[in-house]
Amino acid sequence: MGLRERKKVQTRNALIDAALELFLTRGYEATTIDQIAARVDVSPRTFFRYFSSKEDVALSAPADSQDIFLAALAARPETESPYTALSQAMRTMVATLRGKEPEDAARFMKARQLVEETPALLAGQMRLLMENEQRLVAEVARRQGTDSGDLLPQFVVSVFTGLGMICYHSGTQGLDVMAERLDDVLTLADRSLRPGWDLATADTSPSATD
Amino acid sequence: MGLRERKKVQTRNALIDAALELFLTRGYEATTIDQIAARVDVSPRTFFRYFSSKEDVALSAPADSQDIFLAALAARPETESPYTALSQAMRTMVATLRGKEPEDAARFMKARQLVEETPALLAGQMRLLMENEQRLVAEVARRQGTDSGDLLPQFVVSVFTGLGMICYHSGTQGLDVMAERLDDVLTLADRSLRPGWDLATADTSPSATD
DNA sequence: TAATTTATGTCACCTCATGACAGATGACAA
DNA sequence: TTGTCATCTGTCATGAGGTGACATAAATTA
Repeated sequence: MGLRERKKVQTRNALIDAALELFLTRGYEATTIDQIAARVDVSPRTFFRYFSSKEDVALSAPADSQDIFLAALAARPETESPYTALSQAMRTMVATLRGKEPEDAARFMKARQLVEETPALLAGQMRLLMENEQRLVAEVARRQGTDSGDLLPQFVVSVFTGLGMICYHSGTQGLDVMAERLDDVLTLADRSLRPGWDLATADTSPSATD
Repeated sequence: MGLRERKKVQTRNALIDAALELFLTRGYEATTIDQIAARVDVSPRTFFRYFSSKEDVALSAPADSQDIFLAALAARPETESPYTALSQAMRTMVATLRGKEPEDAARFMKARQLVEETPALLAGQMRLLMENEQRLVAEVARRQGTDSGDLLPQFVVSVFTGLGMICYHSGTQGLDVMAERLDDVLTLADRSLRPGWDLATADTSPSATD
């Protein structure tokens, strides 16, 4: 890895840290790009060469965690049912986060806290989730052997996304708490959902029951 | 109702219609406030006296539909279980929308289509949803007789929000399709969820099973 | 060292959004 | 009808977010 690339990573991390620091102390809206850039000693223009927007820098850590989740899901064995694969991937994500450098973990926690207290960022994070949602639906449909346009995969992903949101919401208090909460939520889900609910059955068309 | 108020309503609707029209033809980002204001023959400054932002005007119709839902939920009898109340309120909302003036319905549909094809607005709509989420959780907790911080009400609302998203997603093709989709989704939910899943039981604390 | 690539800074520009103030217009009472 | 008052509106000025163009400085490669 050359000097050039190392410097880029360094600048990028410095921008993220400076931004999170300012956002958390002065507030997200009250902080300007100029202030962030000034703290890292780069021009404001350079900021936008690293991040496409103010929101982008704030959500870079959450976006990373999403990527981790996607990767974990892809690594789950084909034999697992959709919901099992999703929830195991979630556990893997939390574990991966906990295994990271303290520096990275701190960034993640700061971003979590910031997002929680900033409605605009909460919305942005939801957008990130929704952008992945279609990929998730496609993956679930593949595992179920059904079509992506079918209702069931959408339903499964939708339920799971909801679970993820609840965990994420509790992540403010640290990754340990988040891991516990994940267990609780999954337990609750097991108790609420019928066995095999996430698997396609012979009669997929709804019309007979009512 | 005086002339002044009538004019205000008129201007407001004109701004919404002009905005939706331009957004749908030229795209959301490509359309400027100046263009919207010019089409209605008001100053750009006046636009911001009716709407707090560009997003606000685009999401005014969705925001209205949310209000309808909240009102419908409040009107549900106390005896209904949380999930039943939520889903019936949803049905009421769709029915209310279908019963509106064609002009209003058209606005709603245009907004739906616009939101669907504009990621930034998708995020905004999610924000609207999340703003209500806490109220929903509180309402469900009240009906369950549990605490608002408890996991179950959050879970119920989360699942339901997911269902709502699926319906909403299909609302692009018209309110009739959306009503059908709602039925399908609720049927699927009934098939997937255990009876009484949305009611608090004696043993709420998870620890025994695993 | 010379040539090439690439990151950065500077400058200009546009759009979104807000505050301040003056003028126009509807509301209302005499 | 007229005068007063409240309110809506337009104009102006300002600041922040975001982008394109171009020159410069630095790192890579030969």
